[in-house]
Amino acid sequence: MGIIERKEKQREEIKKMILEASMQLFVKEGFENVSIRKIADLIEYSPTTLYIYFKDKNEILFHLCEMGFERMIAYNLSLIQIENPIDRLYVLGENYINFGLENPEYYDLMFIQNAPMKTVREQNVGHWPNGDMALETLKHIIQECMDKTLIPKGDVATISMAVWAVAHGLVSLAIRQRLERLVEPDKVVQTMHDSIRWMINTLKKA
Amino acid sequence: MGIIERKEKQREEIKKMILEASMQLFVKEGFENVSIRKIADLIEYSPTTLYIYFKDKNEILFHLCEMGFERMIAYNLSLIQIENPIDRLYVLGENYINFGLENPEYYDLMFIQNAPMKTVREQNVGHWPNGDMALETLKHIIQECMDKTLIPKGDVATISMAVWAVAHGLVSLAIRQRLERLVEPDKVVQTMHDSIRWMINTLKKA
DNA sequence: CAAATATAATGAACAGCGTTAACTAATCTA
DNA sequence: TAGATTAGTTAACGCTGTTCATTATATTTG
Repeated sequence: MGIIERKEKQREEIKKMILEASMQLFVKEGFENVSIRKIADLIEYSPTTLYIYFKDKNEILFHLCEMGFERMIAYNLSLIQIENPIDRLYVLGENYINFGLENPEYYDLMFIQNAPMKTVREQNVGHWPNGDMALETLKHIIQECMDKTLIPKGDVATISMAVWAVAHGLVSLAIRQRLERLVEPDKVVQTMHDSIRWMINTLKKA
Repeated sequence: MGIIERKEKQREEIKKMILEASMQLFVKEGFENVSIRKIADLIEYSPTTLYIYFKDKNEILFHLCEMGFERMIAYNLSLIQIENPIDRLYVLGENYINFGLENPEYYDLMFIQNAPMKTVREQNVGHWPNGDMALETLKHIIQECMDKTLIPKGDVATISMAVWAVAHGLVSLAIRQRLERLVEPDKVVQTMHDSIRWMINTLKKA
């Protein structure tokens, strides 16, 4: 019976409408201005309707978060062309910082806010496809660097964690305006790039 | 005239009452449960009264943030006894992670939330005594390490930023439950410590 | 085809939030 | 003692996420 199929399709379409309206609000007015009521207003439904299609606000934010990861993946499309894994690591770091600075709202949702992880945890076995994939990419590059003895051997998880931590530390401190206390405001971005490069340089020489 | 002096003292005492009630709520029920109304309830005043003593909620959070820094300073009292600056750096890193994991709510306020920085920016020339002091400590240690050629020479701000970024990255990813995607949950804390040690080791060898 | 059922959508409400304006009560000054 | 200053309160505004009971609209069954 094609009727229930069509119904399912309609459901998916309304879900899409809701998410697109959320994203529109999100990019235009920022994370704090995404409210159930404003989304409902935009698509001209009542606020209660959203709860027919999503469990709660966290679930909507989770999907916005996934969109953020897709956006981030777009930043890294050129990576595959780079043969030398350590060069790939440099570019990955640069891209990470650029993505964070250019999309602070998305970055916030993806790596700082609690809300999306609440949904991840509630889901079956905590499925977080895009998030996990990004981490695998990093681990893979580190592993390749070690295999080709471009960096000293060591525990991949430990080193990956440290590298991710530098990048995330820089971006999250920057978008929360903490780095301006360390260097003059107009030098923050430059110093961030210097930092991540210095980090990988150091790693290479060690 | 001692009368206006006594008034000032009373004002200060009520301010203290408000902050202590806030802190009590903060440590017992967490950041999200600190509301103007709950604080007012606790000290048996009306919510509007708080606005006589503080400009807004951000200003209260700023003071809680300062209390957090004092707590953090207590973690580092033993540092002055350590002669070798690189050993001091190791311990500073360990302390930073321990502080963050043991006081996630304070850490959040100090380094993640926007609210306290809003007050800092509104204040005259953005005074943030405790925050700035902590950063000076770090820069000073790095400088000392370079002076004694324990680590390669370089730009102090750049290196300080990188070191802070690793530490902050680890703690903030941990308290936002992102590290569980990289290593098994029960290994997160151990790997964090490994990471920061590995980072300083690498820096030493470079 | 009509009655019963399932689904979609809504209005009203709950309980909370930060904040402000207008007002009362208490205290200090002239 | 009258007037001015200060402390504190009540009531309200405009938000927030979320739920319950109700209506309207399809779809399925007798």
